[in-house]
Amino acid sequence: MAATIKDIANQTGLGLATISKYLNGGNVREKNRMAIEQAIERLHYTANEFARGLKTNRSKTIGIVIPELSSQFITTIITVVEDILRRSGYAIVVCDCRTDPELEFQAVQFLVNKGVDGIINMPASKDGDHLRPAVEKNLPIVLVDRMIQKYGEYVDGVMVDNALASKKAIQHFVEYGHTKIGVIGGPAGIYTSEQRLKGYREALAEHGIPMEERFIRPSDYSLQGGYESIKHLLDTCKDMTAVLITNYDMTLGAVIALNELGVKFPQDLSLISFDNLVLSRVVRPTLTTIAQPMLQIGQHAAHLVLSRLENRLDHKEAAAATVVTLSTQFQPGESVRRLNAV
Amino acid sequence: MAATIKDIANQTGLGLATISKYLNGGNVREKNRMAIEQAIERLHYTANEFARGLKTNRSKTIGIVIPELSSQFITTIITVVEDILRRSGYAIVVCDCRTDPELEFQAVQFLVNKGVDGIINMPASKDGDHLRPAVEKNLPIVLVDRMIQKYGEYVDGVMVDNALASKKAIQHFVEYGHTKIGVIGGPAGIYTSEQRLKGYREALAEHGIPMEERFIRPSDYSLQGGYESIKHLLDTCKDMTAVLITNYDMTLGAVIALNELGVKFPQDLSLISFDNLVLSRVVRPTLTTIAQPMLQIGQHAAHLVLSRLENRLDHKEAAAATVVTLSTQFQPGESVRRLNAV
DNA sequence: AAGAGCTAACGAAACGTTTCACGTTGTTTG
DNA sequence: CAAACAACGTGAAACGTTTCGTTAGCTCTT
Repeated sequence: MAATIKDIANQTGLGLATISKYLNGGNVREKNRMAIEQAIERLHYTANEFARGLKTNRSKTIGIVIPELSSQFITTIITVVEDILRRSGYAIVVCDCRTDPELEFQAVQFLVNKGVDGIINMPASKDGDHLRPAVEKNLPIVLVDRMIQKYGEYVDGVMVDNALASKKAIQHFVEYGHTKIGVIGGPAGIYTSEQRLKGYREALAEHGIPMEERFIRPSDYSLQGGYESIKHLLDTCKDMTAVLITNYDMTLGAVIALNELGVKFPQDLSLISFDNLVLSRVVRPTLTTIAQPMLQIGQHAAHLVLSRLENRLDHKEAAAATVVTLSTQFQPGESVRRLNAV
Repeated sequence: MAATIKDIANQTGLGLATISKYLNGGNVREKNRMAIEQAIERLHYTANEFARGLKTNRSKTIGIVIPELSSQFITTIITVVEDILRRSGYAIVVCDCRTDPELEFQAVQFLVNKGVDGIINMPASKDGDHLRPAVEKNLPIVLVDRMIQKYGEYVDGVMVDNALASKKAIQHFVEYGHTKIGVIGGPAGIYTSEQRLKGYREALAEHGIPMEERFIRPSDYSLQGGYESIKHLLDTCKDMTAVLITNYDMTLGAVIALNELGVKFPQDLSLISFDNLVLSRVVRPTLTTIAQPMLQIGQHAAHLVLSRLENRLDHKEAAAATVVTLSTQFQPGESVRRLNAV
C-alpha cells in the first residue's frame, strides 16, 4: 500500500516525530532534510489526510452551499473563491440545494459532519436555522449576497447594496426625463429581489413620481421569465418608456423578446439591466448596466473565511461579525434615451 | 467536545464494537438498539468521518474535475450527478481547472490525496497523464464527454456521438436543398469540437458536396465567439444559405448578432444549433436543434462510478472499462428553410 | 434438562498522523 | 576546556473508528 510516515522514518533512520516535523515546516538538519526528501520521492509518499484530520480536527476544506449551480452570478463567485482558497491549501465542497430549505439544512449538516473547516453560504432559507450545526461547532460562516437575521453575531457576510443599486438606475431614468418606468423583479421572498424593488419604490417616491403597481412585474430571475415579463409589460403598459430589469438572465430573455418583436432600444424603450456579463459585451446598442462586483464578492468571502481560520478563536473572543457591503457600479451605455432637453 | 462512540458505549453499557456494528447496519438486539438510539439522540453523536476514513480508506466523496464552471452544459451535468450520488451518501468535490492542464493535474493529485473514492472528469488535457495518480490508486474514473486514449483499459466513459450528431444536421440541410453550408466550430484540440467538424466533413463528402474551407469558422465555444463568427461568415460567404453552430453559447451569440443585423432566419439564413437549453424554449422562430442528453450523461456518469464502488475490485478482475456512447436527439424546429421542391 | 447451533456482544489491535515531554547532540562562551 | 545552552531528534500516547477472533447468551431439539 501507500507509504506512510513510518516508512520514511525507516528509510532515513530518523524518528517519526522528525518526519512529521519536517512535513509541517519545522526545522530539520540539512542532511536529514535531504534524506527525507529523497525518501519521500522514492516511496511516493503523500500524507494521509484522514489520519491528519483525525489528529488535528482540520480538513482543509470549505463547504459551499448555494441555491443553484446554473447561475452565472453564482458560478463566477465560486470560481473566484476556489481560486483563492486553493492557494491556501483549501479545497471546496459544493452543495447545490436547489433552493430547497430542507436540502439546504441537510447540506450544512452533511458538511459539518464531514469536517469542513468553514462554510460559505448563499442562503435559500429565510430563517437561517440550517446554520445551527455549523454555529454550534463554532465554524467560520460567511453569508453571501443574502442577509439573515439569526445568528447575526456569529456569521460574517458579503452583501451588495441592492436597494441603492436600483435607486441609481431609476435616478438615471428620471434624469433623462422618464416617469413611466417599469420594473421586472425577482421572486418574492428573496432578499436581493426585495431590496431591488425597495430601491425602485424609494427612488420614485423621492422624485415625487406616483407609484403604479401595473409597472411592477415580479418574475423569477430566469431567462424565460424575462422573456415573458417584458412582453407582458409591453402589452399592458403602452405608455411605459423605460424598464429596469433586475438580473442578468431576465435581461437576456428580454433582449431576445425585444429583438423578436422589433422593439428597438433605446428608441422605443429604454433599458437598464443588472449584472454585466458576456451579454453586455456583445449586445448593440450597449446596455446601460448596474454591474455587481462579483469578483470582489468572491474575494471578500474567501478572505473572510480564511482570516477566521487563521486565528481560530471562539466568536466571543474573536472580532465581531464583519459584514461587508459592496456597492454596484453604474455603467452608462446606450440603452437609455433622453426624453427631455439637456 | 463532540461525543464519540465510546461515550455511547458508556451510556448504554455496551461494547464499542456493538455500537459500531449498529452504526454500520449490523444486527443488534432490539433492546440495545433503542438504548443506542436514545444515547445518540441525547449526546448528539455523529460519527467522526476522519477516524472512519482512516480505518476504511473510504471518504464517501467523489471528485469532479472540470474545465470550467461557467458552462450550462457542465453545471447541468454536475447537478444531476450530485443528486444521484448524494442519494447514496456521497458528496462531490468540484475542481474547476480553468482548461489548464497543469491545474488539472494538480486537481487530480489533490483529490486523490484527499482520499476521494472516485473521479469524474471532463478532461482539459489531451494526453490524460493527469489521471495517473488516480489510476495508480486503482480508483474508479469516469471520463465525461471527451475521450482520452491513455489508460483506456482503466477508465469508464460517457460520450456523445458528436460526429453523427453534426452529420444528422448536415443531412437535414441537404434534404432541404442546401449546399452552401457554413459551420461555426469549437476550439481546435478539443475532442468534441473535432468530432463535430469531422461529422460535418463526412456528411458533405457523402453527399458529394465539395468542401470549401471558407465555410468553416473555428471559434471558441463562447457567446462572444458565436457573435463574431456569424458576422464573419456572413461577411465572407455571401452565398451561404445555412449554418451549423456547434454549441449553445455560440448559438446565443449568433442569434443576438442576427437579430441585430436584421438577418431573419430561416428566410435569410437557415440555422441548426447544438444543445437545447432555455434559449430554445424562448427564441422564435424555434430553433432546429441537436439536443445533447445532458441528464442521461449525468446519470450514466454517476451510476458508472457507483457501480465500480459497490464491487470494489481491481480493474483486472472487474468488468472491462465501459464506455457509454449516447446519441443526440434531432429536434426539428422552424429555423431551416426549404430551398427545393418536395 | 442438556448439548448443539445460532446470534449477538465483546476486548483489543490497528489505521497514520501529531504532539508532548524529554533526550541527545553540537556549538558557543567565559 | 568545561559548562551551559541551543537546536534538533525521539518514543509513546492519543485521536475515534472498524474489524478480527472469541466468548457469552439464547433457542431449539431430543
